[in-house]
Amino acid sequence: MTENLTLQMDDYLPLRDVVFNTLREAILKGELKPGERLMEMHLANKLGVSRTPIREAIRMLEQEGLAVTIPRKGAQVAKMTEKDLQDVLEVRDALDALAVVCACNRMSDAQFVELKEAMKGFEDATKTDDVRRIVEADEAFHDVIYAAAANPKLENIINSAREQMYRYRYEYVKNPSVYQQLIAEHKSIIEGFDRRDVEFLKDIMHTHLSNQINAVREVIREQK
Amino acid sequence: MTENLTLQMDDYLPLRDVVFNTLREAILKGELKPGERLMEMHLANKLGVSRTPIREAIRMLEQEGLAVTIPRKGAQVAKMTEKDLQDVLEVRDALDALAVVCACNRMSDAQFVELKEAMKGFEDATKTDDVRRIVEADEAFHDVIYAAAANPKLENIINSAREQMYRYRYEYVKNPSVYQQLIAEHKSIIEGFDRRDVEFLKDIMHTHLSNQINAVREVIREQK
DNA sequence: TCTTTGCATTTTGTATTCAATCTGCTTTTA
DNA sequence: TAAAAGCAGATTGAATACAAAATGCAAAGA
Repeated sequence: MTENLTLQMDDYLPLRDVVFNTLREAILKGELKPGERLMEMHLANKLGVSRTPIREAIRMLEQEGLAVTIPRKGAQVAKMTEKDLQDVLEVRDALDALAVVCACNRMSDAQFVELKEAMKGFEDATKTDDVRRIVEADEAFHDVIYAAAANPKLENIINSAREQMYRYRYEYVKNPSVYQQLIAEHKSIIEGFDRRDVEFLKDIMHTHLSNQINAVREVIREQK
Repeated sequence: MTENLTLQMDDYLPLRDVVFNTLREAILKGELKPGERLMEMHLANKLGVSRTPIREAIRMLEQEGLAVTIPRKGAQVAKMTEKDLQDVLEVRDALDALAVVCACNRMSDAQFVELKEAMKGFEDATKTDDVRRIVEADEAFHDVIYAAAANPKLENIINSAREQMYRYRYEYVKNPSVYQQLIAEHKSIIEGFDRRDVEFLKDIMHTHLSNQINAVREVIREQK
């Protein structure tokens, strides 16, 4: 349920954007669960704004694939079927392959240093029990690669694909037995960039992604 | 059972969606040009609705990448730089490759027939001077392939990428000298599906797409 | 018992209103 | 003259008001 949704007022950011970010975060963190209704009045009261910015935020969530609205019935947090997840992963697989190829050709020395630091940050994070921190460290690692690909359109599209599955991924990351494997894969990725070995990189990224699918599949199955 | 449940479904489509479709079409057809301001009052008067559905439609266009809004200054039709176009094409190249691989594995016999018919439809269209019809026939041909890929998420993402460049593509298609080449390429694609030759298909799709880039690049250059 | 109907309530769709901000122009002032 | 200040109109941001549709439930009818 929607117990403690609060707005953080970044001054001068239109309310619709503040609301959008708030709802987006809530959906990704699982505070708003798939299938949960997004009732305008309810959200407006909760967030202390009128319905107008709520409605605009919902339109944005809709286009991002995080919400679905049925005309005259209202919006709800998007549910994903197993098929949907498979579809998204298929797309991410292709896009990650592209990203890694681009990044391999375009990564600067500074960015390579950044990547190694992000790798270290992830390793440190796994030593804590803070799942949120671990997830964020993993995202940060991949963000460096996407940034190095120097293709903002690609980055956008990958992010939207990532978003759609992240709320199902928490469960996967909660299991500490996978940390060592993740660390090893990240290390391989760094090695691949060091050698500028595109084929190796595409391969390891594919493995890296595939490992998540079964875990996430479990979560989705439980959803029923 | 009652028979005509869907009498005038358009009456049931919320105005925001009608406005969204209208503006989207106008942008893709070039009636609203890149950089042109989208003023709420102006559009509201023009379309005979209030500002509310206009604002919601603009939020949707924004997420689709067709409009850009600066807070407190308003929205405008998104401009694309040469770099943006290159970036989108890079992404489409990867996604089309994926689509063609999926389609190759999953295409039904009925869909293959459909593809051949779409091919014929395109060939016929090129015999007219109706650029709009030619463009639509080309899109229809590719739609069959995307549908055969049986991955709605992929289809969505490809469509959004296509949209972003279509308004720059009209100029390319206006030049009749490219028709024969397009027809030949479409024939090759059909041949590839017939042989189920994935590598050949990926290659021809890449060529098919690359041919567009220089023409579109010209158009963008003129935009300045 | 199982529909059907009517009605009150909730919720969404759209318009309108009011407030804040931006823009361009004119006036002031150093 | 050039920069700053001030002001009016235009435009966006957000709240409120009103209309239309969906929902749930209880009573009526078969």
